[in-house]
Order: sequence, then structure tokens, then C-alpha cells
Amino acid sequence: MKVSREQVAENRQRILEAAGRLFRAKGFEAVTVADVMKAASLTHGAFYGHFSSKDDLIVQTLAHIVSAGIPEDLDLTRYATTYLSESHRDDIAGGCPTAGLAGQTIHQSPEARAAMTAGLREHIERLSRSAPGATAENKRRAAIGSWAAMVGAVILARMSDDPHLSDELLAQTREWISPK
Amino acid sequence: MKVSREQVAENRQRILEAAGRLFRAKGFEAVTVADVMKAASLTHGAFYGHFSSKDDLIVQTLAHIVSAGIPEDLDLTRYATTYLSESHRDDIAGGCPTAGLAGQTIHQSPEARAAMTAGLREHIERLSRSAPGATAENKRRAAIGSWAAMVGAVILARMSDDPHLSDELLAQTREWISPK
DNA sequence: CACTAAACATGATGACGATCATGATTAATA
DNA sequence: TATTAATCATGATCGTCATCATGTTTAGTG
Repeated sequence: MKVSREQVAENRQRILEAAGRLFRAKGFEAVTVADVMKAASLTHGAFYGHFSSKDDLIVQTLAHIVSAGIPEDLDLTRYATTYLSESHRDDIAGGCPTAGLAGQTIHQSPEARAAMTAGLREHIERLSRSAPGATAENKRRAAIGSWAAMVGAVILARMSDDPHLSDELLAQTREWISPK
Repeated sequence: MKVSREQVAENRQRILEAAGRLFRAKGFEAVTVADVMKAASLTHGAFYGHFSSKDDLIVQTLAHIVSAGIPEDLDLTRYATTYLSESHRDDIAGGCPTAGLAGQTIHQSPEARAAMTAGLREHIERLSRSAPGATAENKRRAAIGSWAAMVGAVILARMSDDPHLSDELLAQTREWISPK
């Protein structure tokens, strides 16, 4: 059953979309190719027409998900407030790919790490522009320090099985970043 | 071949030690029970005499590794310097279990998350004592904010495939934490 | 309107890995 | 010293995947 060009493109997008959500929600290893294809409403056999391997899928998914819109002009403090919200913490499947996947990408292929690193570099530059600070160097430092704290806080807040501690991690980090 | 009580205890320690290093180095899923037992110089069959399952091993390993000594009296700035060093970044297998495993523990059993949460709580309290700040609340905020930044920075630095960016993440976070 | 080859579905294949079954050795105990 | 039972080694087993082989449909193309 052949399919139109547009259908093929749409299918590929659906696969990447589904993979992005599943990987964030469950981690790379816990998600099977069949899981992804089922979530994309296709059978597992169709997978290898789009990607050469699961590793390939991981790389393509990261590239796709990481480039997907970081708000262009949002000041750092405002961004931190959203990022460190309880709703972002709870939206693992739809949330920041860095918070969800950075820890696991360390053990992935060089290509996967490269994709994430590219996103990281871009993200830091983006944040630097809206970061507080007199000099460019100070702005960059604030961007990096704040970004590290945001990512770390969300990871720890998601890990904690104590809701109170989890909330506190977000709130304190939020307040700690702002005055800086 | 039965073995003495002490030998059994030592074997169990060696398994936990090996599992701790392997899990940090490769992640929970990438490490097999056979891998762990081999690293502990035992055969895989002996595993189930010590643990009821791989999940059980994960929980015991986290409990073991997390309780393992955080320096008692070390001021926060000094601690941050060591934590954010290039040598700590490069020592994944022997480094901080939170930086290495927090991201993956999110997807593990409730017991595993509980073990990590207990360690986190204790760690924050420990850091709070030596954190800068006039009030106890300020100290705690500094401890949480700094800890989130440290964990985030090490994760990002390990993920980056660009050595220069990786070094910068550590250095800038280090400097960003201190003046705070 | 034929023809070709792409895209997908269905159904293997082959590894790998967690867990278990069995047996041998020997501490621990009386 | 004789007995018991724990600890480990060896060698299955059983499921779960990633990946591939084959067949069917039909979009593209001339």
C-alpha cells in the first residue's frame, strides 16, 4: 500500500512527534520501536522505511525536538518562572527535552550527543541576550548559571517522591535565581 | 560451594560496589545482571542469592551509594569548587550518584525514588548548614539553588561533546554560585 | 492506461538478558 | 565427626525486542 508524498512526510512527523513524547516520558531504553509506531498509528514494520535503526530515530528525534521553538524574546526571569512551574515539572512528555533526556543522552551515540549539544549552545545564546548583567560576559554567566539551576531543579523535583520537597525545590530555585 | 559469613557479606558489598560504578557509568538499563556479577568476580547464578531481582539491586545500590559519605563539614563554596571540577565531571563511575542517576531514577520503582529522595533531603540539610545567608531560610535557599545548579551543570557538561563548552559550563556555574 | 517502485502490513528470525533449576561444595552446628 | 543447609557455579528457559523478508497496494511517471 503505497502512500502519497505528503502522507509519507506526515507519517514521518507523527513518528518523530510520538518518539519525542515517549522518550521524554519513559526514557530511550524503555520505549520500543513498536511502541513508537503504535503511537504514530502505524505498524512496526513500516519503521525501517523511515529510519535506519532505533539509534537513528533517537538522533533524528533529538534534532527535531531540540530545534522546536524556544521562545525568542522572553526575559530570563520570566522564562525561569514558567520553567520552574509545577505544571512544567508534571508535563514530562511535553516538557523540556533537556530536563527529560540530558542525563540519558550522555550514554547515547556521538550523533545524539552532538544534536543535544547544538541545542544547548543555541539555548545558552538565546538566554544570554535576555539575561541580566552589565557586560556580555556577565550576561552569559547569568544565562549558564541560571540554566544549570533550572535543569537541575526540574530533574530533582521530578525525581523526588515527596510532593512537598518537590514543590520547595522549584520555589526556592525560582527565588534564588531572580535576585542574582 | 558454601562460603563463610564474612565472605558472603564481602561478596554482597562487592556486588553493590560494582553495581554502583556500572550504573553510574552506563545507566541502569545498559547494565546487565551478568555484567555486575562479572565485575564482582562472581557468576550470574549467584545473583539471586543476594537480591530478589534487578529492580531490588537498583534500590539496594542506591541506598548504599547515597548514604555513602557526604563530607560533613565543608563549606558550600569549597564543595562547589570540587563538585564543578573537570575531574569530577570526568569521573562518572565514581562521581556523584545524583548527577549520574537522578535523571533515570525518575523512571524507576517507587522504592528507588524513595532512596534517592532520602539522600537528597539529607544532602540539602547538610549543605544548608554551611551555606551563606543570614537566616536559616536564606541558608536553605542558597543550598537548594546551588545544589540544583551544581547537578544541572555537571549533567550538561557531561552531555556536551564540545570540550570547550563543557569546561565553560563548569567554570561559569562555579563563578555564578560563589558571589551569590 | 500500463508499469514501476515506493510505503506499508504481516509475519519471521536471532540475540540478548532476566530469572530459574539443579548440583556440588563446605561452613556452621550439635 | 556427622548432618544440615546455605552459597555459589553451570546450564537451561522464556520473553522481549530490534531488525529483516515477503507480499500487497497504489502513487508517480510516461
